Amino acid sequence: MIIKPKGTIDLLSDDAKKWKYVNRIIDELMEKYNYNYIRTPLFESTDLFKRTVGESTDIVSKETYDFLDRGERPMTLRPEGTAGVVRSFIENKMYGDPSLPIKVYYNGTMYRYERPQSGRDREFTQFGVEVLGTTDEMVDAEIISIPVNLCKLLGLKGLKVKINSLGDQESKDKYKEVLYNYFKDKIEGLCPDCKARLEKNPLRILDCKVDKDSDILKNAPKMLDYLNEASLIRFNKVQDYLNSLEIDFEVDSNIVRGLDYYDHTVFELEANVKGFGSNNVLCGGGRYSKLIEELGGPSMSAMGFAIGLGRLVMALNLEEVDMKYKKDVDLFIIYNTEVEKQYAAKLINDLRLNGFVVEMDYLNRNIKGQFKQADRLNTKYYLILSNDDLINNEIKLKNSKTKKEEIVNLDYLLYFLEENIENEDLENEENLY
RNA sequence: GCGAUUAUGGUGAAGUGGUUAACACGCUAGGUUGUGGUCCUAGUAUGCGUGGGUUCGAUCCCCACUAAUCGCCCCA
Repeated sequence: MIIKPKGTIDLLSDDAKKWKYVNRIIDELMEKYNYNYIRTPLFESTDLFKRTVGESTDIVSKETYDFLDRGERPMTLRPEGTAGVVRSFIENKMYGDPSLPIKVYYNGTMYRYERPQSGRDREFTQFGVEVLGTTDEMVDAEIISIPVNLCKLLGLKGLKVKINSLGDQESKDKYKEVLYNYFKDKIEGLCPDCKARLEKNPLRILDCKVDKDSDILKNAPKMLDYLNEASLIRFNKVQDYLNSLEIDFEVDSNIVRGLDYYDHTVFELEANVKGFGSNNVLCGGGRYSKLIEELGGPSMSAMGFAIGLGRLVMALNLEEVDMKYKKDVDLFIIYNTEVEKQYAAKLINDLRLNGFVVEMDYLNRNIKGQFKQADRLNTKYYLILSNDDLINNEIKLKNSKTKKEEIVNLDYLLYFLEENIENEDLENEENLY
């Protein structure tokens, strides 16, 4: 038997319906925000990701799916969405669009060659947005509001929004130096991983899980104290806008994103959900002011975020949020003879074109089996064909809940169904998806 | 890359060094029910992840492999 590759999933049955529902909410929300859907390639030149990731190089070589195409060109399955969007922004000269900023959203699969664990697969889906071509603080706030509002619409509670500012290049460099010097002589008190991080990426010591309660970390110099004036003013403005948007947030100076290209605002959304694995960060994002230029575009700033749909749906499931999807079928046509089956074929087509969800048996089950199957599918009405009725231009309907049977004249069938089924749907609209 | 745990039928699972591998659900057939849902009867793993080893004998002990789950690292 051939089995699926490690770290991949088959999205099936009810889970698939839940994802469809979440995706629909995403699309609707992005319409309101007036962000455009963008789809970039699933694979890009390896160079693109090498450059965006920057200094922390070993990430790329170790954790991406790399391959040579038949022309021996190095290619990489995208590990994230930002790089492709920025590449597209430059390649399509969107920076010249008079209606800047460019506001786009993507929703697609990403690939990282990692050891799978709870909330982490090798193939996973991210919904994300990017706003390119403005430094306006309102955009920072607006972008943070998107995942917050998405969760609100979905009914997910227990979220924590954490924000921080890394400041501009000047502030960032200065802070890194201060931090390095601070940790240098205290490194013996930290965990082995942190020792390695000191040289590689001292910022990440700040969100170490092992040492998070140690005094060394608690007394470490804070990024916010090293922001220069312009950066600080900017950060305060972002917070003002967040308050206007009525978003609860917490400034956490330990929020550091892993990559070099971020500056100014960075943020994360944490799920405080019981039963969640150790990977409880639902979404993260931030501003990046140098990346567009580094990839050969003009000097423009942008900001974005991405949210993992797998983790989002996991959180929704744990919180027992009702992801509204259609759980039943309207009608199941029950037949006995071949003549009746022929008629069923005609009828099923008519009914479907008139907007009903209709099923019939395809396994030559006997009547009993057909009823069973209809029940499995949560049928609202059984439509029981019999030659005698058909000759009289009539059809027998049985309500699966009330057990009430009615003989309906065929000419009035649609009218009857609209009365009885569509009204029911209107009463509980959550049944729609 | 490192570590822990697990691996029995369509599903959830119990179990033992030795003739027929519990139980439940599901499924199939038949009976009852005015045509299903209730109820009754029967059937439903020659097999316990794969390959070796120990043993008179292994699903149960040992080793390797594979896979799953969770954690570390990393987290774009």
